[in-house]
Amino acid sequence: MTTERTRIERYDPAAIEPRWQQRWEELGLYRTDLFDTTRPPFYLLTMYDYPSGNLHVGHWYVKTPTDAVGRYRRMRGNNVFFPVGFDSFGLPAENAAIKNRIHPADWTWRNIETMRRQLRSMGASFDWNAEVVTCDPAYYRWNQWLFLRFLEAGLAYRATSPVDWCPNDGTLAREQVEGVDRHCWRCGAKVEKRDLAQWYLRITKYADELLDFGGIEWPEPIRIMQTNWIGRSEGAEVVFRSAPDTHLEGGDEIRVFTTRPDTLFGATFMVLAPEHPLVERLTSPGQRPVVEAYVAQARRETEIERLNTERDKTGVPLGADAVNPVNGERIPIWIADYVLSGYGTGAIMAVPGHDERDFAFARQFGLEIREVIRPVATFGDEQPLESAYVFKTADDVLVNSGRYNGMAAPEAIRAVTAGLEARGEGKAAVSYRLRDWLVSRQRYWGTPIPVVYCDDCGIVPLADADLPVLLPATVDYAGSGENPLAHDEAFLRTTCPRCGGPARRETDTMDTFMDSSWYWFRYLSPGKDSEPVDRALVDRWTPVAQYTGGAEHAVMHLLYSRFFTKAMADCGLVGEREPFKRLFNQGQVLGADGERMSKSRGNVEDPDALVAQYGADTVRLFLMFMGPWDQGGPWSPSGIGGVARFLNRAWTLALDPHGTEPGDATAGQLPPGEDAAAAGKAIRAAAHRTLEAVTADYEGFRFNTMVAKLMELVNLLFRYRGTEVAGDPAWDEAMRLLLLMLAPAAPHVTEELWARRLAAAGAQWTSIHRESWPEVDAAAAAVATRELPVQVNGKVRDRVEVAVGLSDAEVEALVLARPKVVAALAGKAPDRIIHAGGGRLVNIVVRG
RNA sequence: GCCGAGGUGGCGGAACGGCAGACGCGGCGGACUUAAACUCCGCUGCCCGCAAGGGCGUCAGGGUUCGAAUCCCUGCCUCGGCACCA
Repeated sequence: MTTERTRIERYDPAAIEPRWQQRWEELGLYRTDLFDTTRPPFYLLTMYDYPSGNLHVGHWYVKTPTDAVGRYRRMRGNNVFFPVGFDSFGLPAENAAIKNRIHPADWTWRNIETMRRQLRSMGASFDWNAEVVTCDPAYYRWNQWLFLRFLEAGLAYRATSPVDWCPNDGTLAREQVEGVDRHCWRCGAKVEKRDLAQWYLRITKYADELLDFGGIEWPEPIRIMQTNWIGRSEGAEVVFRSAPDTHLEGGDEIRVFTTRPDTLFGATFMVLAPEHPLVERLTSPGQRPVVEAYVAQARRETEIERLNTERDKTGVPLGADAVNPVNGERIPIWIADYVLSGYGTGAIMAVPGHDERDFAFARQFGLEIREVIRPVATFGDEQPLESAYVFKTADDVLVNSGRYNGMAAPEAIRAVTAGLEARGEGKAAVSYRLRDWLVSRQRYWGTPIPVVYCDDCGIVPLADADLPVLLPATVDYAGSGENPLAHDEAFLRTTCPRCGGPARRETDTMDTFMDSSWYWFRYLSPGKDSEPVDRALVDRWTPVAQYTGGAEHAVMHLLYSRFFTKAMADCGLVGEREPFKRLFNQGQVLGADGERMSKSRGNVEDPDALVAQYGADTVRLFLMFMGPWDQGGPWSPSGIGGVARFLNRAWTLALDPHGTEPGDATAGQLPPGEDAAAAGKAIRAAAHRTLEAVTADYEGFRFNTMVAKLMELVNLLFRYRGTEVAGDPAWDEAMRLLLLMLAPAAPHVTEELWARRLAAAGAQWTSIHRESWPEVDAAAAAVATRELPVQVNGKVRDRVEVAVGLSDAEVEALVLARPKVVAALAGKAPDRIIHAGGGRLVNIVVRG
């Protein structure tokens, strides 16, 4: 016994997919001709990966919809460039090296090999010719070259300051320290502070420019995060002076930054950070022991303890006073760890009446709290302040502030600043939260920083001709996590490029975020060995038209990349000042437990088994179908069968339009009351309406509804399978559109079915991925009648099938005659009739 | 504490201020099969009702509107970011 369905060839992705992947590769289908000017360029970039050695579901979640976008853009006529590469320097390679006594390079390259294979199984249209691997000297020598340019331009410098120190990763940039508990972004270890001489990049020079997102289309939340991270505050710098005292001559300038110069009369004490350079000088002999003890304690404490806002405020007085420039008052100077050395000037004027932190401190130590700003509404009802009053609207006016009394706060901010400026005691100033980017890392597996230390000449940058500074091939970890370069004499010993005398190499390597800050430029000319970037190609192809990746890099990679582009532009290397024209942040796929996927949690999901069972096309489609792409969510493969069924049904429609299912009682019959002509119309209308909607969904990255609409079309065609219209021109047109619409998302099965169509028609084979995106036939998409919902007082009471294009009066006549409407009106006359949304709905309003 | 994104059936999720729950999973019923799996067809928000039908429904409470999941206000909850930044 055979049934209809067992006769057709089964959809077997395992047989189809590798075959087409190989064919595409042989044909070089996705090799982009960067010099082709006949089509508009479209640079499609997705964040490159760290070669951890295994591709998990998260990688698929980012890459396969991005690939669909690329394929869609190709069909729309763009010359699409979609490269891949590996962000291959970094700590995990070293950890593996220490643990397994294997060279980080071997470990890394082996992983890259595995991941290349896994990436190919996606069937994505990557241009492998452009591959970049950052741990390759052919790449990292240009990190060094760029570093030298930045050094020349004053954008790189070395400085000693307290830095964030992770026991595993060594120093960290500020962006790389996360959470209340101050842990390392990568390994999660608690971070401490150390005083070290380190290399920095001057990102703060671009603070204002980085706040300007003009000309780029980035998601609002990312722009807000970057804006907050940069943290621009406008205010004034005010000069206080130390007051003469028995131990002090007085007159030392103590500069403070404040956003509230209008509260200057309320400054009743000053606070310096414990690290402030004037602490030593200002401290009175009597206070010296307690001050020194406090400074030592602050130094010892971790940042976690210092930054804990729940904790009671601590601090000690220096035993010296300062003079308030506006009123000549002497106010005591304290040190306290709530004042940070790294922000503003590292010193504040404390206005306890109008700053919550100063208020808490004043309460703690019994210092004077003076009210200098008061809402107009409370005049005549003066109460002592219960908490700091921080507002500064036009209804908040100055009191106890000499000649500024009665002035509104916003105006007073300007007036007080102008007054200070006139007397040389201050000026308008801007302060930023953003710090310069600390790029030194005490690690082996990174780009060596190309400078040497000469006893005679000091810090000497290498000449371009001396690049690259190669990592030594042998690496001895000596069983510890310490930087092996620091005790590798063969590496260390060198000669000074300036005087020829003995010198020692810098042993710090660069933060791996340096690598990822310009890699997309290198994709355009990965083999070029005379320059880091090919200016002509960069000018034609950048900024990147569309970038995709996770939002977790909002203030790291995505900010550094913007900085690098601007810095490179200022060095004359590139023309554009923004790297990525459009950015889309897809959501994160979490483990089944709802937590972030990680090896340590053991909740990492590999798609391999699913790919083996269902094929890459089904996995791709399922990931797109799960939900909105920017949402992500916990991983659950429970719905994948539905997507697999959908592709199977499409397969069946394509190969066996005339077949029927024995289990279907109505199989082979047109819907009741429909003839062949009507059925053909309905099929064409559905196909073209689907095309219209699917096109909009691809444009808007709404892949979940895109898939849903294709499912609807397949469901509809399935109802006509085996009927007299199956296989006729309308049906065939719908099938053609279906395959074209599905091609970007499910490239293998559509290629297979397309090839069979062409073969059946006796036509020569061409790839479906070289086809153009079809045009909507508006006439075909139009429908003659529609179901009109009828509301009475906003509640749906009836639905009427009406011809499209009736006048309002005709619709009203029709609708008011309906028994259900009559019943709902209960004899009352309509008060108003609203025809909403161009005839989409009627609402009859009755009163009483 | 501040900033951002959310809260819709048993589940993932649809819905230009206009038919809430598209599409899929799961569930129920049926067909096909010796049987099962596969496949196909139908039903499936909750409550009342034999039915026709009716009522209630988008975190909670208010408001705007002929009409609110959608806009506004208040509150609660979840997730992400920042966190003594003067």
